[in-house]
Amino acid sequence: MHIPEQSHSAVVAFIQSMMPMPVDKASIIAAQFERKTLVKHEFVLQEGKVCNESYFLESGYIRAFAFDPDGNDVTFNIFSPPSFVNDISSLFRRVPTKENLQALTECALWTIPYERLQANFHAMPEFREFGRMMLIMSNTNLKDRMISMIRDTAEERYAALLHTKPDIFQHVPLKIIASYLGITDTSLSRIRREFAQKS
Amino acid sequence: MHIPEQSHSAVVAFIQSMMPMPVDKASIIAAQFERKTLVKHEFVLQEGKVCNESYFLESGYIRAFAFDPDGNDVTFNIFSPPSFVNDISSLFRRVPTKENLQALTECALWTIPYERLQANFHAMPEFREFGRMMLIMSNTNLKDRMISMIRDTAEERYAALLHTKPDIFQHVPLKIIASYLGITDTSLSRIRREFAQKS
DNA sequence: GAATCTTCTTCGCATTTGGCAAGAAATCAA
DNA sequence: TTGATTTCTTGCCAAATGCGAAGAAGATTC
Repeated sequence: MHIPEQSHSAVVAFIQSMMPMPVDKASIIAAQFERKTLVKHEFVLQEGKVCNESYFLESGYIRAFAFDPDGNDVTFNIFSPPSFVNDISSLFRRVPTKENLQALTECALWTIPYERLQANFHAMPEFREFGRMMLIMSNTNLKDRMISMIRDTAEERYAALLHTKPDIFQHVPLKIIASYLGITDTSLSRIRREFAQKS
Repeated sequence: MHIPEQSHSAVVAFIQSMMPMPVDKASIIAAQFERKTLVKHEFVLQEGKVCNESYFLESGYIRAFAFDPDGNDVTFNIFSPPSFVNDISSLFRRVPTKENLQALTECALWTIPYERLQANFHAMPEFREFGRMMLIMSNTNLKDRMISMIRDTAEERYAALLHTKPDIFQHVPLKIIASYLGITDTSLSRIRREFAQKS
């Protein structure tokens, strides 16, 4: 797959969708990001290191995972474009991360280093507000997912994912999706079979 | 139970623990909060309303819950003092909340209305940084809990809660704790029996 | 193209969890 | 105190999930 060079337009559009503002303001923010590409399986962040960059994912798929005490790998997030990919805790608290960020496919990213992020937060109120909205939206998403883990059955979570992010089923192995849903690949396979019969 | 009138000192101490700063700065922030008490079962926030206040819980216990499609009530958070109690999504995005916040015991709160919060964010950099840290910590906590839901067994989650927040078992019905752990009260009862035998 | 590796499904069985109901124990209210 | 309500535990059985292993299908590498 070939990833063409592109302008910052995807970044601008996403910033505006998260935090409505004039296009010129959004462009100034977007211009602070630099383009980067990843090959399949490349790591963006590794356990134990302090996260020094914020990322915007323009194309491709990335997962966040860690190892449990038995050495099994547990995926707790799958990022699909367009979205921001951040380890908020490590990035802003400057502590070593507990997670690995790995490209599941070839990816196109836009990155901004921590220092520049901070400098812009202080210098530009719009940038600061945008950063705040990033935190708020991350919070909203995490809470919604946690409520779903408590309240919904595995099949309901599968159906919801199929509805909200159908594209990941084309690009991400089911084993990883199963882990993200909090079940084994065996169980997901069963759920898919029964789900297909109902429809 | 009698809740004595108190100074802002608990608020000051908690702000400093979250975001290190000189005591005089923390005091200025804390002074913006007003004291409020709740009787048992009183609601702080109800589904459908926009959350207009941020709360600091000085004493007592509060739960966040919602109803699932079958009308069952699902508790997804239990707040124990000292801590901030916020519906970040509703408060900062100004959208109707999906959750109910209810006092499980008599409570002492410190509250600050949304407008004053915003005004202070703009006027005081320290207040703004404190608010940012609130968002970041909430994020960290939510993610840790979500990872635990994926990775850990119900018994492991129970053991972790017993270790990190033993006090809630003295003040919160097991039925609610079970819901928070993502299991039924029946299952929690079994886990407790088996857990006690091991120890 | 052939060999290798990964992914996905399926099977059988054990374990965990849920749902319902009953009853004991504790708490609350009059 | 007394009666009513809530909380907690337990038993029984059904459903959901995990585990290990095996094999088919697909993808990757050389």
